[in-house]
Amino acid sequence: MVVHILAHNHEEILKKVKSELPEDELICDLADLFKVFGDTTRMKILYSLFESEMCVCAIAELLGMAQSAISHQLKVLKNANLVANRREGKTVYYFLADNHVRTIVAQGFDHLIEKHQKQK
Amino acid sequence: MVVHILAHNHEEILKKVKSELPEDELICDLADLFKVFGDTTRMKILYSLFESEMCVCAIAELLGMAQSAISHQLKVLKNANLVANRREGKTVYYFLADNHVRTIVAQGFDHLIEKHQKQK
DNA sequence: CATTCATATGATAACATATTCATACGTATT
DNA sequence: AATACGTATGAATATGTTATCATATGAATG
Repeated sequence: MVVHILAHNHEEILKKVKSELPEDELICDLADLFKVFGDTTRMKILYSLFESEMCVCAIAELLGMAQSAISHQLKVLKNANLVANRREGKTVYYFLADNHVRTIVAQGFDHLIEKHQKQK
Repeated sequence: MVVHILAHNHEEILKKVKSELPEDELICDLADLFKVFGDTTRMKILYSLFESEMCVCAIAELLGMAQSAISHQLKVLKNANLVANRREGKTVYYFLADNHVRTIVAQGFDHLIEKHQKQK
């Protein structure tokens, strides 16, 4: 008598993986963090701040965008704790909040490079 | 005679930062890569694959979503070289393409933790 | 205290994205 | 070759996101 193995019994894998999966909230927070890196304008802002702190209107000029757009994006970056700011008179200077930003971007960069090399 | 400094002369900063900014294409590619991490469903899939390779329908069952939705997202992950797959009969198994994925996610995780601790 | 400059914010419109449904494709089995 | 199963894909819808405009806020200055 032949014992038929069910084509798709995932029970064991599912049980194992399910037990190791982090809470939904953590996963959402992570996704939300990466979402912040996932926009060209914000990435440009971050790269700019790699070089130097900058005021809002300088960034706007650099990227050729409206000051308002930059302000909105800086708010997003600030909410994610990626940048911080300081006021000096009328001017507000933004700068990187910590070095994680560089590390995360650098990791992404490495991945791109590797991907690129594989495709040769 | 008092020399007035123009309130907002960014020329020097702009020149410096501009010269250091990577090409638009690189920045776009980077943003596009992080965009892939920036979705809860995809992040759940990645976390699942941390544990074990899985077939499409197992992931669908695990996440309680339609098989089609998972297929679509797996395609996005594959296009970004974050996952790869192998066929075994009718079944297609997906797995992490390399360890960058873990590293990138871990960096994001670290940032979240630090942010959380600062808020205490 | 009215004005100017720098920044922030709210509303809106244009665009992008994710999920589902329906269905097609590919593989194995009878 | 007909069927069943697992996966992929296209279209459509619902939902999010981004940039801009208009305008408000906040700080310095005459």
